Amino acid sequence: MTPYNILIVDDDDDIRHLLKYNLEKEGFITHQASNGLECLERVQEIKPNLILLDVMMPEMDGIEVCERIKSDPNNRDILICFLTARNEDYSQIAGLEAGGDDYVAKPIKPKVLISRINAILRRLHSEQENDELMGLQINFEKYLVTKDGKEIQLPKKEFELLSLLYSKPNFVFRRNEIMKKVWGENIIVGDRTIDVHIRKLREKIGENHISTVKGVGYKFIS
Amino acid sequence: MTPYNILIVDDDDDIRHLLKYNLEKEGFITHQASNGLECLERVQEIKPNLILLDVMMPEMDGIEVCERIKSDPNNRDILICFLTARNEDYSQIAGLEAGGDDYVAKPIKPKVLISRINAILRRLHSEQENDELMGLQINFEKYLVTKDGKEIQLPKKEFELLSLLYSKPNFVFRRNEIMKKVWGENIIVGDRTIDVHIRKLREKIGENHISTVKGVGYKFIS
DNA sequence: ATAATTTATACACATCTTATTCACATTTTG
DNA sequence: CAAAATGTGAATAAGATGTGTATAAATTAT
Repeated sequence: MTPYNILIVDDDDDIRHLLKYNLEKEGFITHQASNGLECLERVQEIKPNLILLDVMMPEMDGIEVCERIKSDPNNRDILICFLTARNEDYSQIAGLEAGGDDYVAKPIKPKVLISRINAILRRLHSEQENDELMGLQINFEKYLVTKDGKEIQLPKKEFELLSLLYSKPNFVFRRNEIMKKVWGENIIVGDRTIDVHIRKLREKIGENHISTVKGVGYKFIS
Repeated sequence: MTPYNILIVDDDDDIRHLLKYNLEKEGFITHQASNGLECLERVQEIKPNLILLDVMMPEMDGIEVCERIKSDPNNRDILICFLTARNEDYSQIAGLEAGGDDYVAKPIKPKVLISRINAILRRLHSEQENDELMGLQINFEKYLVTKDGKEIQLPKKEFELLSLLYSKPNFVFRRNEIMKKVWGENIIVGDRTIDVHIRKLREKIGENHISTVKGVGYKFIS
């Protein structure tokens, strides 16, 4: 089990040190960058597993950095966790729409951060993770969904869509975010497309797993 | 912060001693059992926070012990971490399916174990880091407001309006400030619009959370 | 390679929710 | 009390999602 590489990006030295200290104590390998550009460079160099990315930075803000990173398909499986100041109104949301995987509010409580990080990283291995929610199990290797023991074969898009929602139960994924994560940055499809896939999913796995949040998006109910 | 109780279950004396030594050095209180049955007894006695459970044991193996423990709802929040011999491939999976919370491969490296244990124990607390005001909690991820445990789904505008007020309790937001932040710079809507949304909010979350400051705006009361 | 089949997207329209408006009642302020 | 501001109920507009069906694109079988 190789240790994880985490890239810490923040313009504040103190915060970087705090994070470095706590993460290394947990056995992570850390790297640093103090601004967006530097971050982009380091990403090429070291291919971290996870980036802790401050939203508010001079020059280039975290959102933009995230978009740039995620737009390169090679970086597909680099996880990004935003660090956002509380009350930075909707930056959380903007961040997730930009393709971030999670966010943690400042002031950062090390314990919260660590457990959050572990949760995110755990998703990486989700093959192992075979828990079931509401009688539904997802097998990522076999591209298969099991409902109450019965196997349901889903087409690619539907499977990816379901996997996404399922990955964070009860978390509302916005339509934008779904779009980006399932279809990719640049692909443009009509705006009924997501619904149609949701409909098919509902037909196959049952009505009561995915709920709509009007004006926002969808979530998997657990 | 009361120290954690850890129950060590392994048929090998040397391993038990190794673990005991290392864990107590870290400030944990340890207890021992050398087989499955003994383990079950000790669990009733001492209600440990965490059990380190060897998978391979004579008589009753760890998986079964785990299942028995977890099947009692009283033991719901006892964490179980399996100790598995390397290459005992499937035991990991079987273990986690049996309700285990983590596993550590033998040979055990104390440092790894400790950091693993800390991570597991942390899960006990940290997930729930949501402050509440006046029985009201706002969950941005789930796009949901929780009042005294009951979940209330709010439409987009209402949710955003409430979030704004909630973000600075007792701070009076002026009408035009609210306008800008919730509706945006250029959108023009009639001046009864805000009131109407406030009204709906009050209907849903109760009268006594948002108060009017005539001639100025609204605030969330905490 | 071509046909058959499955999957993905599109589109028009139905349905349901949410947002806004408006006319008027009520409250507050000076 | 008059003027200004806010609350209210009902009507309407705007918006978003669901649905049936058609079409395109991709897979798979022949």
